[in-house]
Amino acid sequence: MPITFLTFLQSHYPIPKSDLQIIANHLSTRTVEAKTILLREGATAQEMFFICEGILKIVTNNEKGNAVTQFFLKENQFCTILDSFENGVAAQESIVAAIDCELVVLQKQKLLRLYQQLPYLKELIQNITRRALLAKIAVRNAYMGENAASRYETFLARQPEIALRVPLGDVASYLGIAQQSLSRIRRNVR
Amino acid sequence: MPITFLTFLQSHYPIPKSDLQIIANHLSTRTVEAKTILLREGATAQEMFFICEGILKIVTNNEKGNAVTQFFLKENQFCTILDSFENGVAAQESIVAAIDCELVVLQKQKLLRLYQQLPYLKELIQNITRRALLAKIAVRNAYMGENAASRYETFLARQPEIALRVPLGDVASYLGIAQQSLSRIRRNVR
DNA sequence: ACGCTTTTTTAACAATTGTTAAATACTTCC
DNA sequence: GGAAGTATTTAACAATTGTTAAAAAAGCGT
Repeated sequence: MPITFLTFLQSHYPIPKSDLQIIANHLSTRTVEAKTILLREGATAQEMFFICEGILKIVTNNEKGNAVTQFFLKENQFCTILDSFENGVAAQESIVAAIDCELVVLQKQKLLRLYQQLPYLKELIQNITRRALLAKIAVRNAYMGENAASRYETFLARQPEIALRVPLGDVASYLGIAQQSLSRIRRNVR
Repeated sequence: MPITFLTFLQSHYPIPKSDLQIIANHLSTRTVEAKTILLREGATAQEMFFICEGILKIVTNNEKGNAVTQFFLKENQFCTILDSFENGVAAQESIVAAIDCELVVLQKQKLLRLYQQLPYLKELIQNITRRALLAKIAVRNAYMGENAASRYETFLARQPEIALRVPLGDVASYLGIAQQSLSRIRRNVR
């Protein structure tokens, strides 16, 4: 499983062969099934995940107490609560497996040691993470200007790998639509 | 006007007095009135703004061609299109003055030179920028789970300095509501 | 294959929001 | 102070979405 991770890194940056083993030594792996809570809101993130297989979701409770799915993360993406992981504060969001997942786990302490040994990794991972974040925001913002039906169409067109693999309830939560309404919208699309 | 900026920086980090003049030498200022376009979608961001007075908005056109206000930035906040500014690519969003503004302008070339002279500034500014971004995302995400009326209430409660100062149409665009609907919602609140 | 659980679909009705069009209020500039 | 432009409000009606409740379908373990 770590091989997926190393291959991914190599596709972004030419990593010396001799470094690969060092990196591998700082990784662990974890297989979880759908609905597993990987980080609970209020706790402090001590790990960063890399998704080899599956989909994770980031969930919050808003002012009204409704659970809102903020983002989905899929294969070859990193996932953590950045603010909590970097600044050691309590996370305001939870990380939950939307479907069964195979993950590479980067523990904070190990990752920091790894960054010291291979400083280029720090910039590399942080860059990847930040870019992914910016991309997600852009998408999210675009939804605001659309009605429920368009939001679903857009989501389906842009991220079918996610839209078609997670439970409908999760999609509804992500798009800010009641599950029943989304079901109806879907019927009228065909 | 640059004094506002320097004071702001000092409140985040103890800046040696001798450095203040160096920083000041790399700044310029600009006063613009409402609706001025500071960066047009498609262009490349060459400047970062610091808002001394006023409110800027970041605007996009989504798939359906509707203009959507993504974020507002107010006094003591930085504003640029990060992806474009840092990676030299075309911006997908425009920066527009929502009301009259007084700005400190950080030109990319000058800023890079400044970073070389005072390396701590780079981390400082990037940290501030990134945190602000994370905070904005959290708010934005929370809206997804609420209906139009709650979104307005939440926005009003959390950011009255913005909600009460920009035109209603901008608020409506930001919250993803038709202006007429927002007007009606507002009437029913009182 | 059966029962149990979870997910998805339906339906009727209520509530919210969008749309169109027009009136009113507010600014700004001469 | 009045004209011209901009911003906000109203209203009636249409369309969309939420809500409640129940049925159907799909997945899971034994």
